[in-house]
Amino acid sequence: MSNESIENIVNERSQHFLKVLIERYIREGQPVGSRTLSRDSGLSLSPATIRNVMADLEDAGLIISPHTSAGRVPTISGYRFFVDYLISLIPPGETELEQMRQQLMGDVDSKALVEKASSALSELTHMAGLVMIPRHEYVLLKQIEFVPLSDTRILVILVTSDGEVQNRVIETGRQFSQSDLVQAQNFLNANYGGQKLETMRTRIIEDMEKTRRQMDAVMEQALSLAGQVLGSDREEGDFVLSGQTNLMGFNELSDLERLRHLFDSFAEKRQILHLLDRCMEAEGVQIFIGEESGYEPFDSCSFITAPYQNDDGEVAGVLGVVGPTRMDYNKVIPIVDVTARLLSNALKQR
Amino acid sequence: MSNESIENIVNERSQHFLKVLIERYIREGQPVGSRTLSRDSGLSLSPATIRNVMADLEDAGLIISPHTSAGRVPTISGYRFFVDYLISLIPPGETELEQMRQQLMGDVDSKALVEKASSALSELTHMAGLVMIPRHEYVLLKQIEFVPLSDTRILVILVTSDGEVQNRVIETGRQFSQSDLVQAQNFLNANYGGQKLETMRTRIIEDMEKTRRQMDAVMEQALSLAGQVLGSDREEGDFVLSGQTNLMGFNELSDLERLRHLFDSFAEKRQILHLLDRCMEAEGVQIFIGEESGYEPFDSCSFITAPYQNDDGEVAGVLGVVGPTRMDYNKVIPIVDVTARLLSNALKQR
DNA sequence: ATTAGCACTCCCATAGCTACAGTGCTAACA
DNA sequence: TGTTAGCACTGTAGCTATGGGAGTGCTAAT
Repeated sequence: MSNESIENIVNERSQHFLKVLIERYIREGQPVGSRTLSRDSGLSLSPATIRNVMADLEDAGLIISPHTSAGRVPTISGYRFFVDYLISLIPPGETELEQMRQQLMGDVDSKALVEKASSALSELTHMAGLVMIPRHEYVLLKQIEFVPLSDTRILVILVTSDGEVQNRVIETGRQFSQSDLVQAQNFLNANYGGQKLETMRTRIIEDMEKTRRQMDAVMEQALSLAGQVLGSDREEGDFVLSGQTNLMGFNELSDLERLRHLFDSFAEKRQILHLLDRCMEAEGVQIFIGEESGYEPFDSCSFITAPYQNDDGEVAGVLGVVGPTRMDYNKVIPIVDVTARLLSNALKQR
Repeated sequence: MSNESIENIVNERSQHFLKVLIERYIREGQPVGSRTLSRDSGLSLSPATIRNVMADLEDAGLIISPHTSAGRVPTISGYRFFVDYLISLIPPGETELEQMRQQLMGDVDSKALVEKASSALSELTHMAGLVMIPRHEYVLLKQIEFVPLSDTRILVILVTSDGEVQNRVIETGRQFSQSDLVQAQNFLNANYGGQKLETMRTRIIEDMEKTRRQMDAVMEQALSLAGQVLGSDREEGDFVLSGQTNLMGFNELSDLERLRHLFDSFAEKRQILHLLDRCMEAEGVQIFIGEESGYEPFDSCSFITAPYQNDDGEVAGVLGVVGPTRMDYNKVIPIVDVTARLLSNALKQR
């Protein structure tokens, strides 16, 4: 049953009640009964009437009651409908904005920025903040250095345009003299400096093809080394997590078994990384509610994510927040949105 | 009351009972009563007799009973006495050793080794593993590189003898030409290559003094840059933590409030780092039981730590394990000891 | 010095009970 | 036809009483 059809089945008044119910439930954390809903709704209808409406909403799968004599709580679909059609976003207050700006200013390096952003997210939302380490594929090569470690092992240092340093050890299989390395280094700096690492990889393969005909020894060596470096560029990404202990405060997650499972998934990183990767393409805030994420440990969690850009305006990574499905979407969504913008700006102004 | 005096007060037979009681309690996690102790002790004494002994041990502050009709559990002093005088260490089995050796072999970089060691610790002990990132003060300079970022900002890359790369940005306050930098770089590499970063700092200060008389422009520039780099070398250390979720399984820590406090302390790192720093000087395994650590969040935890050495035999850092005070000291102490040795070896053989 | 016996204490699991909140249904009402 | 009052019903949370069990300390006997 798609959302459109639900929208048709559930009339406008019911939607209003759904909205009030969800907002109340998010605030109080208790199942909402017909009497409270009648009081909160603004309309003057008796609890009995509300009960009929609630029965309809339950039939539509938007709310459910934990047991006979409890009120109702939203289902995943309920939250989804709320977020898609009913939500009234609350932009962050000026004090919060100021706090965030201050944290994300200053000419600190990008690693520090990312950590600041993550802890800002967790502090403002009282949940766990999550920021992906910027992907370096979109970053320009500033300089490349070779440092011999042993006969056949070479330490390669890549300095990128954002002032970050990446280094990796390559196993060459043969010996290179000091001057070989210097020449190769110079050649690469001269020919590939200022290019994206991402495009370098493909260009180097092309150039190796050409070189095979021209047979310049220096070029060939340099290219073969560079090929190895970039070939080993299978970094699968990483992220920074802050305030995970905030999640222990929510009683919907307070089951130790569940919590442990959750924390293990954070530590293992794989699933989170998949999820964040999926959000790279989205152009704005993206929301996964409960099982929508597709990973069982996060069944009772929601993710709010947004991509952020690096200095040349390309998507560099994703940041976001994890919390229980009962989270204050009204406030959290704008916070994530704003943080992504601020982080993008901070990365630009360096 | 010092341990010696306790030792005198509590006679040998009592000590035997203390040992059996603690081992039983560590195994079962339940307060141990006189009847069980009588059965477990090996000696054929009636529960009534044991009760007298237990009363003595309680008077000596070594055990305590949670309430009148429960058995006894060890106090901090009890554990301490056990660890100091009564323990029979159980060396790790061959399979465990093999597993550990395999994990810590291979020419991976030191960061990876540290992570492997940490996760090995947590897996073998079923508690949280803790490995300090090697301190680079004791490490040799292999090469230094200057990369200009903007007019006055320079990226300095230090390649150290262990194949690690450290980089930091310095704000020079004045402009350096490309050739200035190359000259400075060459000068430093020629004069300080192969030295310890730690001793470099002091030597450079001396040399700056001398230079002031000789007034060689290149030397002066180079030294001033190097001075800045090493001056900013206030890295306060870091550590890798694995398997912290293992701690959620112990019911003495299963109180959510306490657990949260604990996890927050892990995330904040400061206290842990202080503690690990304190263990740097110790020559072997060091043990903190309960409040002995001096940090309130770890009141119901114990730490077992051991320093490890880097390639030139100097203490590079500390590793260890955190768990509830009721941990299997018999097994855990040797595991920590062995892991430290294996990590030292792995760092040596590169 | 060791032990049996005994009264005592505290914990814990169980069961029963009540109060409560909220439901669904029915019938009456505008 | 939509709304409402009334009512019987249901599941939960909290309270109390109760009995069994484990273990203690003390005393007196061996």
